[in-house]
Amino acid sequence: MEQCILQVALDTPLHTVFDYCWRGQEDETIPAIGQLVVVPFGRREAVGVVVGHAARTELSADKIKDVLAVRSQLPPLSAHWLALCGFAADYYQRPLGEVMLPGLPKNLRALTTVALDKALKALGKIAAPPKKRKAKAKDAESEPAAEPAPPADPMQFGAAPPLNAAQQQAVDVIAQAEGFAPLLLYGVTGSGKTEVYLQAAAAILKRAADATAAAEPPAAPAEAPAQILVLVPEINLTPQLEGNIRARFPHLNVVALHSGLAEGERTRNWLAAHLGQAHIVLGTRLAILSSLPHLKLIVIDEEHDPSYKQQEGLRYSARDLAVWRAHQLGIPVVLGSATPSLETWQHAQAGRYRRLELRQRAAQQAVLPTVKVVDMERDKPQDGLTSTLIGAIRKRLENGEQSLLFLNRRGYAPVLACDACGWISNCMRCDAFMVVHRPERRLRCHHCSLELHIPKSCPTCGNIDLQPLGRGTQRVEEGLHAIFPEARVLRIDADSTRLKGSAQVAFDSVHRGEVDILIGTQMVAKGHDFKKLTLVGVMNPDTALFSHDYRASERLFAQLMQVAGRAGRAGLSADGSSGEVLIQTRYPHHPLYQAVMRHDYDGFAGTLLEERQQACFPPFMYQALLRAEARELAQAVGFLQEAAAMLTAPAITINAPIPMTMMRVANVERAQLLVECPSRPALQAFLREWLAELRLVKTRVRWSLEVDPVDI
DNA sequence: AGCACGCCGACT
DNA sequence: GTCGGCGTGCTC
Repeated sequence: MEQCILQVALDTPLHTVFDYCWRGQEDETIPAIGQLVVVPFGRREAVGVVVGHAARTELSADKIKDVLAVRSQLPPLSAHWLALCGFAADYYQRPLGEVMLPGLPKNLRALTTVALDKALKALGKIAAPPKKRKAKAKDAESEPAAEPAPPADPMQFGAAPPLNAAQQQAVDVIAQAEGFAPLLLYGVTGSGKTEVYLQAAAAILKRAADATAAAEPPAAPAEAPAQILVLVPEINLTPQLEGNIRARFPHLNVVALHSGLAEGERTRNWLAAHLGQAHIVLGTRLAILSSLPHLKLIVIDEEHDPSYKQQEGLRYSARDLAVWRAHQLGIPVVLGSATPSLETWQHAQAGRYRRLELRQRAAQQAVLPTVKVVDMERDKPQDGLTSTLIGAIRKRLENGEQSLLFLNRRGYAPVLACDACGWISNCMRCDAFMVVHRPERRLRCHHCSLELHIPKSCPTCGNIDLQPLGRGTQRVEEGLHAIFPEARVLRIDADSTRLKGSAQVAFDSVHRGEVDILIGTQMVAKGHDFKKLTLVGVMNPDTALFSHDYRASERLFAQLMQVAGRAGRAGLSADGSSGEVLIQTRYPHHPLYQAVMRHDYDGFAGTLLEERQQACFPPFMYQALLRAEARELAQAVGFLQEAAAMLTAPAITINAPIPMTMMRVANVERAQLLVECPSRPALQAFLREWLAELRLVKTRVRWSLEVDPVDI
């Protein structure tokens, strides 16, 4: 009988792995590293990952429990995947199990294997062309071995449009890259980045298939050992990309991985990737932690997008992990953007990333939209709309074209106020205003779940006449109905698309031309090509200009460029003009707007980088943020002070604890402490030592560390 | 984090 | 007399 100690990673906040005893029959082999196992843990049972073998353990024998079961139907996770999780755990200072397990589909972590076995069975039947899947599933008798007529050549791809010279060069560089190659694909919206991804992917898949065919013994083409991971910010907002990929690779297995999938599908897709069956995985940030044994290329579309940063639990950056993963595998990673993050831009400027540039819009007639600013001091707005913008919308209505109004503020009005006594709709649990939601007749706090009816009179003085201040999408929608009673107006924001699938319905109706004026938040800025859209109006983005968050202008610039890119993607307007973008502002001469008008990311990024360097901000400084929460602010600050005094190191700056921007959320007081260092390795070394000590502190304060924070 | 055990207030 | 409050302690 074989016996050994298995080191198992479990999803618990404890920073250790757990030793279990494995006893097998003679014919059983020791569970491999990377295998999933079921173990008793406290009074419950849990699924964990074997991360090590040992002959003996430090722990006393009476504490060691036996492994209950091994998920031997599932091939072990690869050494590469374990290394990726190990790196993330180390870098973000989280326990290994907390990195490995939450990313696995729930069905793999379940104590019963019914769902897992069902998913595996379904996958055994779809090795052949995916189209036949449903028909074959009914044919329950046929075993996977019984293959019918030879399948279509999987490397036969859909028709690809011709590339311009810059696109072709980018494809060549990606496809011919040897070893690790971080590549910034820098191209304005509409310059054809997607086509570059598709053709580079095609080249890499084909080359891998040819290599397999030439190998001895030749492998079946359907099992071509190449997988490509394409990351997108939010999959629901880019359904066109998924359609394009499927159309281009009709005989390859393309799967999606994102949080919106049903558990069954999520499990099947994850397994298809893990088993090497899926050739192309299209996913959101969580897909970066999936198992891809034959990964040959990673693409990160819109790499600057903030949604690549997970903002709870393990606060990882999918973009940074993607670069690490590509480095470890020695493969190319393509970072695509019209407005790269300053981190990426700085890497490119320093020559660490190679820059591939697409300067022109790919469609022949499509030219960059004309961007103008509208001075709101001179052209006083009515219902938030200046006469210039109203005139421009009217012209589109007359031409039968579409207009898009962008306002990054949902609800009717951001605050309700009483003129008589000065009362304002503060949330009683948070340091925030409660937002007026007119259709629901409610006040809603966007930071906690609190909702109240809109009061009929002022709660303090009884005044009947309460005024909504400011403007959200709902109020603009109302104003548009008043100004253009004949126009078909549609609002798209998080409130109007709460129901699953309703966003898709809304976007489809815009595509079908059933909408004249679209009003929306950043949801409408991404991904969609509206053929008849020739005007974009930006309502009033000025608040971001004077934000205390030093990243606000970087984000605003990217957002404006992105939403501007919605205008005139298909070609010229009816009267022969290009797409038009009107930005309403009180600061028409602000350098940010001037740069947007010139489509000058280059120059603007240069200015921002200079400022960042002088102010010692990222990417010239590496940061970590220690956050503390308690019922009393003094407790949280006290803990941070204690932490700050605990350890010093050269080149490490520990700033004074400060209460957080939104000090109180849901009646919990919060404060934070920023640690800075110009060297990433030095910061990492410090954090390791510091956190080890901090974990020993006995406190009732809840605290957490975030490495590379984005919201400070 | 869960999930227990453990010792003090208001209910059938 | 019990139900249940959440304080503190453990998980190989």
